[in-house]
Amino acid sequence: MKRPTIADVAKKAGVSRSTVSYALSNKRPISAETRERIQQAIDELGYRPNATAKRLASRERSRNIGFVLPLVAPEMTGLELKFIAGASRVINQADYTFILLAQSDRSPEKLQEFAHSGLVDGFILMEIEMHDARVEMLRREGVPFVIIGRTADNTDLTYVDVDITQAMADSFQYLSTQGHTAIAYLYREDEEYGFSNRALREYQAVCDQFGISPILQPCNLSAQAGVTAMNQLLDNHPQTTAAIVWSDIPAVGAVRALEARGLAIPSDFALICQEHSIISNLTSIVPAILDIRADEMAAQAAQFMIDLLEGQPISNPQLLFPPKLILGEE
Amino acid sequence: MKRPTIADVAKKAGVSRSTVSYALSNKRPISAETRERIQQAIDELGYRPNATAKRLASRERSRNIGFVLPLVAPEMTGLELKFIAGASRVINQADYTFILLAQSDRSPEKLQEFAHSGLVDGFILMEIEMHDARVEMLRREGVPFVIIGRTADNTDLTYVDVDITQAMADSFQYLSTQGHTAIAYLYREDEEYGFSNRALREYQAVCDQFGISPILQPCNLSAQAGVTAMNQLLDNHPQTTAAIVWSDIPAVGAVRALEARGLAIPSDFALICQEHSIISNLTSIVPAILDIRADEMAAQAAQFMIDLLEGQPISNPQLLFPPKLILGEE
DNA sequence: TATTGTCGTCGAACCGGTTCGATACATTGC
DNA sequence: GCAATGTATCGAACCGGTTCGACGACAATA
Repeated sequence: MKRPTIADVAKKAGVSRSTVSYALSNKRPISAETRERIQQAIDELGYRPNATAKRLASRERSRNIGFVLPLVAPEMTGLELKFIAGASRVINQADYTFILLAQSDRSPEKLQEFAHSGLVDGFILMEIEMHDARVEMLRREGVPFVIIGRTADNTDLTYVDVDITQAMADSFQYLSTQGHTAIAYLYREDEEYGFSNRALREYQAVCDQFGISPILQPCNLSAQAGVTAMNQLLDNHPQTTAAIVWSDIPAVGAVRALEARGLAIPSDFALICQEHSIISNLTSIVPAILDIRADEMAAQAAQFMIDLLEGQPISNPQLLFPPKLILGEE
Repeated sequence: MKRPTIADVAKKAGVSRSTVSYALSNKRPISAETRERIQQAIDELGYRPNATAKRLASRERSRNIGFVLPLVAPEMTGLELKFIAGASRVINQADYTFILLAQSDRSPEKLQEFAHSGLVDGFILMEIEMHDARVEMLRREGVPFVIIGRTADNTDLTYVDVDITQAMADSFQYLSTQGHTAIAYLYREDEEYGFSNRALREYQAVCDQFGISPILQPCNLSAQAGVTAMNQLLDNHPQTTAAIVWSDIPAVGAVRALEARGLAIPSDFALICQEHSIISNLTSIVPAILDIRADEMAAQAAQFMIDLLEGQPISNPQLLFPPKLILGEE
């Protein structure tokens, strides 16, 4: 009644278990007729090798790479998909398998289970916090992993991340060339989230550098939050003529709030946000876009992961990607 | 140098392997002091049980459920996320693990590998075709699975799907009450895709029923395609005053095309599309929405999967969900 | 003709756990 | 005082494969 094993095949074909094994793995020569009999037995019995036993015996890896994506946003955007696409492309091309571990939180327990389950060989992590329990756990357990983002202490970590310094500098360079002097930042109020933390500091630094006084407006992660934040900003700081929005999701709301006030983009108000094709799909509004090169970053992270697994030396394991500033046409 | 095994722990603690095993699994009583010594040995050696060996020996399942999502759309929408959210919620609550297998195609090979790898116990499939190679493979291999959608032959299949008959009837009921008599359908030209196939037939059936002549306009899966299709529709059938769009992605384009022509929604032109929060996030346009209850459907599919795995009888394994028609306010 | 090599196969050990039956010893009931 | 029961532990078999060493048959080489 149960699944046939290699022993059943061997008995049916009148050979030993090892012969069946060698016939399947081609690691030793097997005569054509024996091979034939074995194949017939396999077909008749409907034999499928037990992959668990195989892995145990041959100590081989799973060739699966886990891509850990906490479902933090109430709406998933194309940005997440770009990361997914970039990583899965490289992983599949290298004959590994891409596995998306979509978790509702950042707790390390589930991850730890996975790490020792043999189901995946390593992890790529996103949405990194300054003090990330998952990173600490993986470090401690000696599991190979790559992070997209950074923590407070990045010693010995392999990561890719946005070059936020460059991003802010480019944005300010562009905006100030356009004559803007009151440039706000719609930021996320979360010290623990690495990106927010660093972006906020970099904004303040670049304000200093350009001799501009910072205009800070907290903004949560939803389209509605974008509306609220933009309205608050315009109420509290009416002199503002430009803003950088920390995420593509609230950017949708920010655009809408500006429209509602009759402010044209970019002539009345300049907006810099992350890649968001939906805005331009639906309206003729084309905000300037800070393309964080999600696809490339994720692809590089995947390559790092593969290099780690295959023991290849990585010359520069902490790689920053300067975003590309794409100006809205017209 | 290699990872310590249970034998190493046993030796260090001066007990037998089985004692260590029982201490860890609590399946037999172990004295407090022995337990103490074992724990100490584990800590000192940094022992972690080998999950592969464990599964082989105890013949237990992985408790992972694979959610197979072909990345067919160039843009992933909130709709996909709703399916993901619904399924993962139920799966995690039942103490299983949700694994997203995001594949670039519908080929069964990779799936077959997974099926026997022990990585997952069963699958939930989306984007089902009328003759779906994956479904046939899983059926043949005797792997537990649930599909979201239907094939041509659904004998013995466990599925959830949209009640398209009801959806079309409701839409027509609403539109005809509003006085519309020229109701177009922007459909997907793909006989193999189950949803398209059935939706097209149902549209024609309901046209018959209401004594309305069908207006059919093919439309691909992208926002730009929605623009093109809507323009073609209005050029070729200027009498049209209402349309149903088969997917939320082209709906974005359809809205834009209507706007560009100065047609107000819904006063000049009524549009029924699937849930798409982004449209209403970004504009004040509120098309009527056919909520297919993606979250509920996926949750039910997950529950079916768990029932199958746990051998629980399923009273109604082929479940249709009538969509909810949500009218735009104002 | 004796030696060496290759091919095809077998048996046994092993991978790292779990689990069953046996056993030694302490405790309890009558 | 002796059988019955319970507690704590051990040894061996097992899960379903892989892999190493050996061995017979036969061909090639010296």
